[in-house]
Amino acid sequence: MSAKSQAVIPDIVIGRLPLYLRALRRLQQEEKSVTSSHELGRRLDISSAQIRKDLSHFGGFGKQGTGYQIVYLIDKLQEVLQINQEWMVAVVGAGNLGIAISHYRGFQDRGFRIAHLFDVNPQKIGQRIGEFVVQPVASLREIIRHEGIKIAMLAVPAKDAQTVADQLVDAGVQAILNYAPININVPAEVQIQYIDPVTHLQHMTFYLEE
Amino acid sequence: MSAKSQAVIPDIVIGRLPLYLRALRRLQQEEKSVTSSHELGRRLDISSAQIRKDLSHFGGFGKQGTGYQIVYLIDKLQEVLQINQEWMVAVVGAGNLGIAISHYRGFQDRGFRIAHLFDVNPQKIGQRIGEFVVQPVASLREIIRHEGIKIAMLAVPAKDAQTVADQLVDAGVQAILNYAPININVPAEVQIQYIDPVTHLQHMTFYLEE
DNA sequence: CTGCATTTGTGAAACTTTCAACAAAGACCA
DNA sequence: TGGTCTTTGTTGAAAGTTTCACAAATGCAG
Repeated sequence: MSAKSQAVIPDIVIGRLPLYLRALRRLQQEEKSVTSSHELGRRLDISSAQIRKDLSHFGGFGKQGTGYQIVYLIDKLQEVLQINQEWMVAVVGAGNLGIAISHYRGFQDRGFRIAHLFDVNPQKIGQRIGEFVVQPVASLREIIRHEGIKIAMLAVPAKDAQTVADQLVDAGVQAILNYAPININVPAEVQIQYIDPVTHLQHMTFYLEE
Repeated sequence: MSAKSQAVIPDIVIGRLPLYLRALRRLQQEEKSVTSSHELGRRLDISSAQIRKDLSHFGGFGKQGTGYQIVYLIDKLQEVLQINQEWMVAVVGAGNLGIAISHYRGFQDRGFRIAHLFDVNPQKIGQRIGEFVVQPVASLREIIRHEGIKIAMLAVPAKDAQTVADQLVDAGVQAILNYAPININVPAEVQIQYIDPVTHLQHMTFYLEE
């Protein structure tokens, strides 16, 4: 128990928790109040044993013979992932992608709120995009520092990504979600994740016929 | 050799090939003509041993003492991933995200070309978005069938994702990249991959302090 | 209350993936 | 040419991950 709560959890397990959470929210929308590792597994295409083992890293959330209380499990997973608070997020890049991100309503109830939208282009600065006014990248450092923003989404052209990432890190950002199709170097203590639709498409074409 | 070319390649290896390709293209832009597993590894934060092992699944692409010819390796990887042809892709959903995807120039030279943009909303049908005219989902089946399109990107609300996915599969689509934050069930022979920025953010918040 | 059907949490086994180490090949310099 | 340096492809060991299988707990019907 006390030993377990200190143990290092494999990163691959952490990566699955958001998927569990997503499926649990869905079950909740369907008015269900209890679920099982089997039901979750069927929906996510993950074995029930894996789900039980993953959850067991954080303590016994379920009840034998019954399963898991959905509300309770959601609450616990949000606690584990530290999203029982709302994180402020900065978006850099007000191109088509940055604009789409800024309009997306899906961050709201999952732990994140977009606080600022930055761009370098003087033509874009000052423009109103949804509920945001595009701010100059030049003021990024001061704003992020001042507001203690820890998370940023990077939606700038590949050629600018490393430079902007450096500025974000310098401003105190500790987690970057990079949409630019290029690998970025950041200090080991800074989290980085990538979204590049083309890599997913290329992964799938390997298996296509013809 | 002949045995090797028939061996099953681990999926996790296939998933890394697009990353190698992306880094190689970058090196090429930098006017380099030769690279090594060490250089690639440094850039991608992957061990050189892993890169050599991954590549060795497909034959000996490198030369001892020298490394890998970038042009040659790019060509070979494109062949392995079957992106030495251009795949037609259908986009479903002409909301902010679908529009951003339709405008994105980054598919072009990496093996994909967006061929159609569909939506259910009668208000959107007929609208011009970049080089596309939004077409009704009702005609999706016939168009995709007729043109032999095998790949689709799904950018519709979560509540509609499963229904649209079913229609895509029925139309003959064999690979779906789903942007809706929900798990989709498809037949085993259909490839599916997910993009949900929130799961990435939630993964990272686990490691944040405070 | 008893017996049957569920379902969790877990230790051990099976399987997969990564890593370390090295022989062999090639480049290059003096 | 000989010696030194670099780098691949490969082997086997180590590390990590998933699956299996089952005791123990719970619910429920009769």
